Parts: sequence; C-alpha cells; structure tokens
Amino acid sequence: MQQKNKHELNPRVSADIVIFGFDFNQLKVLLIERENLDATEGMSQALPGDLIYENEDLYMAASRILNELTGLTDIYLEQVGAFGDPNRLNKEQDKLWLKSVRQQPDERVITVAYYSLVNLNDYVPQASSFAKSTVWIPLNEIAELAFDHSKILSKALHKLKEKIMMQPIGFNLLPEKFTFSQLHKLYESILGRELDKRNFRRKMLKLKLVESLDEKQEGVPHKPSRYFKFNEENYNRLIENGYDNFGF
Amino acid sequence: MQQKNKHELNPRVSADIVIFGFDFNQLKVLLIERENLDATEGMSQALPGDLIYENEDLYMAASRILNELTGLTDIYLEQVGAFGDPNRLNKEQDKLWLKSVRQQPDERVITVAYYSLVNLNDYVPQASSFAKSTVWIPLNEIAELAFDHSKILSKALHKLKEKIMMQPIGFNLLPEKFTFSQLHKLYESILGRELDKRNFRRKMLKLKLVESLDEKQEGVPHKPSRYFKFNEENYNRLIENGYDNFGF
DNA sequence: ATAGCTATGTGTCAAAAGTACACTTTGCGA
DNA sequence: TCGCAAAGTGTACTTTTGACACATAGCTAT
Repeated sequence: MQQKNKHELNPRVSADIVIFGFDFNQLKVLLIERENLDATEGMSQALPGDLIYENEDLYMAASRILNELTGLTDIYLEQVGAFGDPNRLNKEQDKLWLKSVRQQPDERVITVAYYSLVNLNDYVPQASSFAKSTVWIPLNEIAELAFDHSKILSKALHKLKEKIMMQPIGFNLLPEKFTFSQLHKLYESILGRELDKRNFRRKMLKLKLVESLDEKQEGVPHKPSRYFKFNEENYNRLIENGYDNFGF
Repeated sequence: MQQKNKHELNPRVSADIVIFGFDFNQLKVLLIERENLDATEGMSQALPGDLIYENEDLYMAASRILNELTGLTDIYLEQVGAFGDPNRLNKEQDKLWLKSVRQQPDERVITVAYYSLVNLNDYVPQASSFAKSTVWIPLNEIAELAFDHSKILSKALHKLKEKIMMQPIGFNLLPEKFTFSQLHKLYESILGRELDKRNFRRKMLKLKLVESLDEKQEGVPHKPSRYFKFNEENYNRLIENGYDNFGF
C-alpha cells in the first residue's frame, strides 16, 4: 500500500449549490455570472460554489455558501452527490476564468453538490467572495453552464422530482400562507407537466397536507382565493414516512 | 479569496463500497475484517474501500475496488453520496488500525460511497491490498462498523429500498434463471417486510418483468418450481421509466 | 347598476390498482 | 400409498386514479 502512495489523489474539495426558487409562476435557479470573459459567448454562468475549508463538514460548507449568498440560515439542503471527473475543470473557457480566481487553477477539484429550496421573495442575493453578481434564471432558460454544472443541475433536478413524488416539498418554497393555485403551480413547475387541478386538490386535502385559513385574497380582479397553510404535523409525518403509494 | 487559501481543505479522497449479495435466503454485505486489533471488541469490520488515485474518476475508483475484491467487472454501481465529517476517522479504535495501514493516519479523508448488487455465487472474494480478509455478513447481523461506515451502510440500504420501489432490481443479484420464490424472497429481504405471495406474483407478471421458462426444478422434495428469467426488454424499459405508480 | 371578465372552486363515474385471504397441486421420500 | 413441503392459483372488496365541465365570487369598466 505504501508504495502506491505517490499516486494517491490529493485534491481540493468544493461545494456547489443548486438553489431553487419559486416566484409563484416558475421555478428558477440562482446562478453566478462570470465576468470579463474574453467575449466568449455562452457558459458565462455557473452554480454558486466555493472551496471547502479545513474543519468544515461538507454540509456546513454548503450552508455557509448558501448563507453568504442569501443571508438565509437553517435552510433545507440535500446532497446531490460528488462529482470528480478528472477533466471536469478542463474546458478552455473555464480555464481562462479559473485563472482569474484561483491561485492554482490546474489543481484537481472534486465537488460535492447540494440543492436547496428557498422562497425567492424572502431576501435579496448578496455579492460574496465567490460571486460578484448573481441572477435568478428560469429553469427552462438556462443555457449551458460552466464546468460540469449542467450535469450537476440536471441531476439535482432529477432528485428534486423524485423527492416530490415521495415526500411533500414546498415549505421552503412558499410563504407561510399561500393559495392552492400557487401550490399547484409549484408542483407543475417542478414536475414539468400539467396536473389536473381537481385531482391535485383532492389529493392534497386527503393527505391533510394543507389546511384552509379563514383569510381570503383581496384586491384581485376575480374570485378571491382562500389562503392555505401547511399542516406541520402531517407534513413532517409524510416526510418521515413518504407517501406510501407504492407498488409493494 | 486568495487570503483564505491557507485554510482551504486539501484532503485525501477514498471510495467505499457497500456490496450487497443475495444467497437465496437473505441479503448480505461484503465486509473486510480488521486484524490484530488490540483485543478490542466490536467495530472490527469495515466496508471495503481505498484511496482514489490521480487521474481516476470516482466511479472508476469504485469499479477498481470492486474488481480487485471480487474479480467482477461491469457491475452496477450507484453513488450513495460523499461523507466528509472532519471527525469521521477519529474514533480511538479506528486510529489504532489506521496507523497500521496509512502513512499519514491523521490526514483528513473524504469518502465517496457507492453500493452495488452482485450475485453472491458468481465468485469468491479475493484478498487485496486493502482487504486481507473478507466476509459476507447477513444484513441483520451486522454490528457497529468502523469509522462512519454504519452510517454509510444505512444510507446505502435506504437508497436501495427507495430504488426497488421505483425500478426493478435483481438482474445482478440473481442467476439468469431463478424461481419465483427466490425473487420474492429477494424483494422481502431488501424491503425488510413480508409481501403477499399472490399479489407479488400478479404484479411481476402484469409488468411482464419476468417470463416463464419451460424448465423445472429437479430433485426437490416438494412440488418443483418453474424457472423464470427476466424479460430484458421490459426490465430495461422499467428502469428507464420507473414503475410510474405514483401519486401524481 | 349592470354586464363582463377571470381565476376559484367543486362532483361524478369508470377504470386500475391494491389488499386480504385459503385451498389444491406436484413430486419426492419414507 | 401416504405424508410432507413448497408451488401455484382466484375472488371479492376497497382504495386510488384519471378524465372531464360548469357555477361562483369579486373586481372593473361602462
């Protein structure tokens, strides 16, 4: 074993985060914009991320990055996985940019990706050491991203879809009180397909996931919606147990 | 950013593998046994794993480890996730053992875990640089493992359960032809609960996942079972699409 | 004040899937 | 030939899904 030691990998490790937000209409992702790229078109956006520090847990690092970027704490973060292709930083456009931000741009970096769900209206993204400028981009308008970030995003989205089919999701993406259409639209945005309004409502009510408040919308030029809130008890129970609608 | 550099993590990275096998009766896991521990009881077993080499992809590293251990190639491997707690190697018993196998036992190591499913009868585990002696232990007899390996195993098992509820599994765990009871038992072992025999059979047949062969068991002291095989076409279709029995 | 607009909100029926449950059959072995 | 042990099979009931269309409430514009 000792003989092999000279060949063992000794990389940097970063955490990248896919931050999903919902603006009551569509699902968006918070991206950082890379600057002064040599007029190269495309791949000018990337997922927020940073190298992990000593003594930091992976999850802690992800939380820190999320916090520096958004000011939010105690946010749901789910690990997407580790990405360690030796060539993941080796695209030409990326190298240019890496040189401007890293001391050793050729160093191998393994990244651990997380995704999180936040309420888009709760805060204003802040610039930080690793993100001079940020932008919310609707899911279906996201072009090819830097590095292997498109792959990471796609895997994160896949996990999110899987998750929403087994557990309730939304606490973090919606305000405390919301309308049924907002919840409905949220599920449609995540799953990327239409869901029958009546069947959706029936299901949510049967699971007792949400409960009606006495309050109504005001000032809308149509029949006002009632407001709903999550039933925290049932929500958590379903997160523990899953929907349990399965084949076995 | 540059100022922070002195604090950035520069760890080793390892791959650990949870190798599930099925002996027609129960689900087992391939573990390595640690030797000459100072008569300390417990935690003498660990998941097979090794440091990742330069130029190795994470998946490649996992494949290599699996191959060195079992001789198998082209085996299904699914990433469980990255584990990077700064203290994951710091239990006293583990330190003792680490000193005997690592040049720098105090170095921080982040591990990326995979799980795989293999047919227990296809081969004999081999000793390798990182595993002097290996052993198949039934899932419910596994004691506390070294490092954070119990946590890894538990997460791998969780993923396997989730997976089996959404996709067929078993090609790798069973021989080419098998009986319905074997398949049935496999599902029960993974899910950890009983499944009604008739309903199970009905479901498998309706999905056209398996098809009957003309052959029968011989020499058994009871009514012989027919042999079945997976219908590869449908099996793969279901892996692509999932069972699609979901709530939405 | 009235008419029109717009999103909310609601019910039914048929098909599919899930669940619970027990007896007959086959081949071997004593 | 009798007994054993596991294989193999069917039905009735309940729950869930999926498809589908019209009345309602409150605002707005005239």
